[in-house]
Amino acid sequence: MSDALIRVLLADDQALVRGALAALLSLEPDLEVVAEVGRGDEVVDAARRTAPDVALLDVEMPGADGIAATAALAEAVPGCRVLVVTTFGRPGYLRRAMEAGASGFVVKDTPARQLAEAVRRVHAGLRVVDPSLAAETLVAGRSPLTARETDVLRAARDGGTVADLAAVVHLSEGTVRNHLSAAIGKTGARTRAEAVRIAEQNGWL
Amino acid sequence: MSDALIRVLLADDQALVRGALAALLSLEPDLEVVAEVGRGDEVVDAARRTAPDVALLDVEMPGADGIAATAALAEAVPGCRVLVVTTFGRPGYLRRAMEAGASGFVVKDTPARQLAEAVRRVHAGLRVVDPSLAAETLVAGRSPLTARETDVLRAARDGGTVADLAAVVHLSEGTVRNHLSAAIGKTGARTRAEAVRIAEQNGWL
DNA sequence: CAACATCCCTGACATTTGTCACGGTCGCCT
DNA sequence: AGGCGACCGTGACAAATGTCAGGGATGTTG
Repeated sequence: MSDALIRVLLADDQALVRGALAALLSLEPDLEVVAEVGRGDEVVDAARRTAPDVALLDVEMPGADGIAATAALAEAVPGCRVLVVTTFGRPGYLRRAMEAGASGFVVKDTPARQLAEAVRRVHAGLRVVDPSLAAETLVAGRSPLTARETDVLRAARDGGTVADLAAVVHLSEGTVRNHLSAAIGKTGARTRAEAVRIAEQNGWL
Repeated sequence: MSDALIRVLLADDQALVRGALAALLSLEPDLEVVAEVGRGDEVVDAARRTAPDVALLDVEMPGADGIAATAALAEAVPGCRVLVVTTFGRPGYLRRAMEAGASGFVVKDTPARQLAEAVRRVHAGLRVVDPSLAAETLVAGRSPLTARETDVLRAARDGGTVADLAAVVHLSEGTVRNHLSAAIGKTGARTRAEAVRIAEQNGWL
């Protein structure tokens, strides 16, 4: 049992990166890539079919993001541990990933040789977390934004006018302005656009 | 001469992706990764030292972006062909990369097995361009923004107020508003933030 | 139940923003 | 020289934005 191959599922929307990661992991004699998917909503199906030991999930994916896929996978295939990989070291991502049931969190800045080791640790039941990112997460704290404020701010990302946002979120125009004002205050920003940027950097959207 | 290994230089700021790409290319018997760098301003030095046949450059990099690195490399090491790889299929990126002297342009959505083939084609003197992206580039055309409009819009990315922008760009507040207004009109946007988003999506910043 | 927090909305206000018309400078091309 | 376009600035105006002080509805907690 201890000398069995570790079965790995790979999820990343960029085909080139996905294939490259597969090549990288296949160099390790004790790892075996048993599935590759490019969308978040294909993770659970593939995991059911291939019964992987570890799932390597990117956060930015179409269909369902890595956080949602983590939660779904933890419920549907509890025997499969999750290692989340992401481009951006947003503090909120780490927190939400761990709360969703992930066992590890790695940013794409980490040296390539450490990835296989991270997979092994996760498979062994250990937790793998980027230390500097963990520190950031503690100081950043959880999102101060309320649910509606998050909705409104998320809708404001593409730069529409207040009337547009109101139509999207199904709220009054004045209410939208109030939520925006609150979000601006809580983020310490001085403009709607700045509030969006700050919230995005912290992974609050 | 024809059976010699193709020497490849790899430039990507994400260490994990860089290492994974190296693993992927090393699977090919006729390719050899001779250098890996994580910053745009290290490309020329590494190329001088290792004399690669093909340089694989990411666009998003600290130090100097892939476009600037392409131009510098084309001048300093003319024997080395450049294949640009990027996450975002911004039309302007493709145009500027080709104008800077790149021989190929690939987005990270392309299947992994095609990368090695792209490297071989570039090495053989052919041009490699994502077809759908090439079409987009034709319809999008070159940036309609004037130099100052680009400056102002670039400064507006982090969401500051007009006074902030004026301080950064060293212009009058009214002039900044004029440039913003012009940029909004040219991009077809209805808000400053939307103009920023559109310009960014087209690679005009 | 009462206190509390969150959400939604209203209306009004000062500020900021986007637009327009105008004049002036500079460099480039015919 | 003259015309052209890009650049900088001014001033003024309507519209959008951000802020504030309220009120009502709901759910939670002591």
